[in-house]
Amino acid sequence: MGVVADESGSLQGTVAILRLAVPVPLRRLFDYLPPQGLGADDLRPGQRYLVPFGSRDLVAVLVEVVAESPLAELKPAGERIDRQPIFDTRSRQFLQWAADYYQAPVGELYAAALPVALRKGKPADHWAEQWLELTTEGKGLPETALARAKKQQELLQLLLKTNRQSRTALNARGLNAPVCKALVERKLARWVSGPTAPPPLEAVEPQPVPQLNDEQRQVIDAVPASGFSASLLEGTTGSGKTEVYLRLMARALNQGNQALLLVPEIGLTPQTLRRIAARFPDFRIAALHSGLADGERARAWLSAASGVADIVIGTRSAIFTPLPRLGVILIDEEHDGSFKQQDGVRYSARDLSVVLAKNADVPVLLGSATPSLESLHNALSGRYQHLRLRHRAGNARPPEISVVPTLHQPLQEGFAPQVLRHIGDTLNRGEQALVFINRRGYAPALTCDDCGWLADCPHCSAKLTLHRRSRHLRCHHCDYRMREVTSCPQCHSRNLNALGAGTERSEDFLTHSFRNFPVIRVDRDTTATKQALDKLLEPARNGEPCLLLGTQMLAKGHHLPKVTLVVIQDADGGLFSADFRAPERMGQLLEQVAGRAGRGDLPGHVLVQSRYPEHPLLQLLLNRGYGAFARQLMEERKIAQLPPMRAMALVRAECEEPRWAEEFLANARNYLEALAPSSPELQYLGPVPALLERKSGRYRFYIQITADRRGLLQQLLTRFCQWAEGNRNRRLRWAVDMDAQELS
DNA sequence: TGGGCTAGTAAA
DNA sequence: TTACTAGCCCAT
Repeated sequence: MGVVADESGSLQGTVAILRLAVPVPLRRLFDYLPPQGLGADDLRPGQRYLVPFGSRDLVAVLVEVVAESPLAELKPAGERIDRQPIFDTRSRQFLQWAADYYQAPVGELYAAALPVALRKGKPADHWAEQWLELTTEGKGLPETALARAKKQQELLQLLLKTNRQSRTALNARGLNAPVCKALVERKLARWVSGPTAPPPLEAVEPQPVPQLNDEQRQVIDAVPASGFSASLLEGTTGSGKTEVYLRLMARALNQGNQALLLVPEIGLTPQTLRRIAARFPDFRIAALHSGLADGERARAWLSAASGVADIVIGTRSAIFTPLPRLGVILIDEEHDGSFKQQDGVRYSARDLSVVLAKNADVPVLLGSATPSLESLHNALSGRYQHLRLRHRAGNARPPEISVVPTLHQPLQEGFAPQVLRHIGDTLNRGEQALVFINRRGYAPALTCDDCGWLADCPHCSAKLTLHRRSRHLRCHHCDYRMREVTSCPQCHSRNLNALGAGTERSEDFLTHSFRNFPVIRVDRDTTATKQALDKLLEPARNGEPCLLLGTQMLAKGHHLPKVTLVVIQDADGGLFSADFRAPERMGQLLEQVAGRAGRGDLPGHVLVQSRYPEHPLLQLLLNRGYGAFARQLMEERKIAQLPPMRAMALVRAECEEPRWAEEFLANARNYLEALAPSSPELQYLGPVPALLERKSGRYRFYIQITADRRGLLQQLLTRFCQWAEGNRNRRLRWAVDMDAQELS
């Protein structure tokens, strides 16, 4: 062991040192000697190694092989896990770029990129697959051969078209062992061992390809077929954005490339997958989402990384999957907050998608009916190509929107009489109504009418929500829960009062008011699994008259042609928040919910309840639509010098002892201002308490830094991280949140 | 005197 | 982050 030096004292050319990304929160790489018995030729960046780290063994990724190390004593790495690298050069560069940009430890980014099973060190060949491929003899046969054996002919035709098929995919198509065996025995095909195949999806009938309208065709033609380009597709709900995605995917697939589709967490439903599988029956689809078991996820990831999967559909973290044949990136509902990771490495998959497209020299399309101000700014300033779909596809017309003032009205459980009348009329006509309430549970607060006691969360600066179905009081921020109380814990009075209404309470009321129709409640409490949501919505898809009631889950992407009335129970939430992004989010949500109305042949109607019907932002949104609303917000951001006009980062700190967090940030600000004093180009705010000041027992503060150049902000934060790493209190957690989305 | 706790620090 | 060590208190 040890570094071998020649007589002149310089290192011999044959010495190799491994520089590895180790999954620890330290912003550097670690050097090791090669494992026993491995020479320089065996070492390839992108492989995983099991390395001794302190007293533990960790799974690390080889980033580079170097000739010397600044350290005199190095430990040898343990076992080499992969012979073939599982990260290609491009994805390693991409991960390094992301680590630099988000000020994150590169080892943590590699860990975030890997599915759990691979992170734990399971060898990739554990999921090696048997593939059936044609022999020379088999390849020479015409499609019409084997006409007397139907199943065998089907198999032959499939193999002629696709070269080879995995055992699991064949089984999923009903081409099972005896059929394959028959071809193998005739020496027309043979089994070979090969890379992992994606887990098979549920079989679906291939669907005919719909006609494009002129607008859609123009959009597709405007996206270059190859080379880097970034485009924003601003398309009204129901205007056929998905069809544009499918066509762009098809184009990449036909060029022999892979297509990556990122969707919000809530959007990756079995319905979405079925639609894509039905369109591309001959391509291999890998779906990456949180609902998968560890093994399935590893299979999907490996099939993408080895280039076997043609289509990769995934949520946020799928952006880090290596894709050797990447040809196009599509981001659906690009405004959705779930593309930004809120803890750990706080990356934005949407923003990274543009960087990845640039690195891979491929087109990226960001689509939304309600684009984020960030993307809209990029489009209006010419950084992105701005594409639009203004018309609803088919016969669907835009819905009619009216505001229902709720002040000085005899409300019943939060609903104005005319709203209830409209719901009744809709159901009686045999149509469906959708009621949107962005609040789970029965009531958002429980109070004592005698002594004023209020059910607070003991760990957060928040009230407990009453969940009457499960007889609990719950904190929606830390998941603290206690039994429902029937008398006041303070004065023992039984005069407890549930204030406000959530989905459970409205469900009770609406079920009672419209006895002849089913009321379907859709929120996180009724849809523990993705399948549950699909199942719950089934009666609605069948077209029976029913009343749908739920949280923002209902706002996203469901195509329910029989919904003709949408009620937004309370539109005021976003108008007066301290978070400067609250109005943007409110506008997006309202537009998306309203977009559920009138997607079929029947005209749609939207009723928006508000205490402030004259509020200028609300008026703008309702009268002139999200586009005009967003452009107005952009003007306000310009005046306030806020994103997207300027780059912004937060330095966050949280601690059980509020004084320490505040003090740490005060010191941080002093340090930063000594490096770069505030100026018109660079501004500091804080430390200020986070909007939810106390969460899970910790007090939270932040400093907000805005700059007119990203580079300046980044340089500054790199220095800050070096300072903070050597300057910390064990009880205090700190983090840099580049391009922060939430001030909570 | 040793167990148990905390603060500090190293990790290649 | 984890895991270890040194130093300290305090009960035995």
